[in-house]
Amino acid sequence: MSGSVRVVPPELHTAIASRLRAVGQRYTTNRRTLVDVLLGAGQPLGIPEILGAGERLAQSSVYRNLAVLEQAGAVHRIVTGDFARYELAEDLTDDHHHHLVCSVCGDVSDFTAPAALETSLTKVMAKVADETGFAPDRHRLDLLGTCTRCA
Amino acid sequence: MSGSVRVVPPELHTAIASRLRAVGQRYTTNRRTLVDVLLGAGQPLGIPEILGAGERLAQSSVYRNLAVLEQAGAVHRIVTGDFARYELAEDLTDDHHHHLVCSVCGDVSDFTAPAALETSLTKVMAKVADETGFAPDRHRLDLLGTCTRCA
DNA sequence: CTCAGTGCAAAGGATTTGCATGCCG
DNA sequence: CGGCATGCAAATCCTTTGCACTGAG
Repeated sequence: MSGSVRVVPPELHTAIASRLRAVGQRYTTNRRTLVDVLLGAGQPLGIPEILGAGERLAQSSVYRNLAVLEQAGAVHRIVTGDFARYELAEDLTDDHHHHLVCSVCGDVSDFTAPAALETSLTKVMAKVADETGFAPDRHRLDLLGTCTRCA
Repeated sequence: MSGSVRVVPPELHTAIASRLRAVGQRYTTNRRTLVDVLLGAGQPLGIPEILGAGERLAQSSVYRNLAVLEQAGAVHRIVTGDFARYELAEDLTDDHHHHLVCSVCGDVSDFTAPAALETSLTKVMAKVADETGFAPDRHRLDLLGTCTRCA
């Protein structure tokens, strides 16, 4: 839906392979397939959608491989409603963004926030770290509401 | 932990009763008990914690009533890790805040963001609504990282 | 040959639901 | 009285795990 620019796949695969190696994991065919499916979607996908992508993947392997990919920092797991959704880690796609979560159908789509807001957020993270001792890695900003279809 | 000021319980209960009525639900004893437990916690609670609050509540009723309360907009459901946590809707407690989510232990605590940031967020919501057609109700900002205990 | 990855089926755990009972309106 | 809320137990649903098999190094 967003048609945004993304990193060229070759580079992407290399980057992922390297992250996997860093946690002692291989970049297998199934894992590459998963990455391709997620890349092609341009939107966070749930397991049913991934399985339905016509790629002959075993459900258990999908779960297992997504866990491995997440641990390697290659994908992010988004839990919002009844089940989890997955998307490529944004630092891999050079596409930092946030989520529009529909409270009605549970659908999740992406949107990009103004740079100024991101800057403020970064400052807030530093401030919080300083004041509370909590060590923030990243932030997550979601807008909850009603999507066009469910309006 | 935050010791922040909250709305006086009497008012709170009235407000909740009214929201429940708006969706055709009653404010029963169990529901009131749930609200009290959440109010007393000052932090999002999971079902085990709610059940352990020494209030003799049936697990199924807790789930059912939290669902009702959420539908009435009296509590918010926070899904982050393996299970959900609940807290009073912030517009009831006049205590708009955000979450510090520990990636290690899953614990969730609250923090308040600078007013300037909230203002920016509100503007962004308006902008998104205008540009995408998505109708945002509220925003959710979480900082993910490592809490003091897990550091 | 060895060890990690895969698939299938069964297990697990949080959450939901069916049904009989109790209580409020 | 009548209908909704409650509790208990059984059922569901997403997710994880056990185990035997396959494939890459």
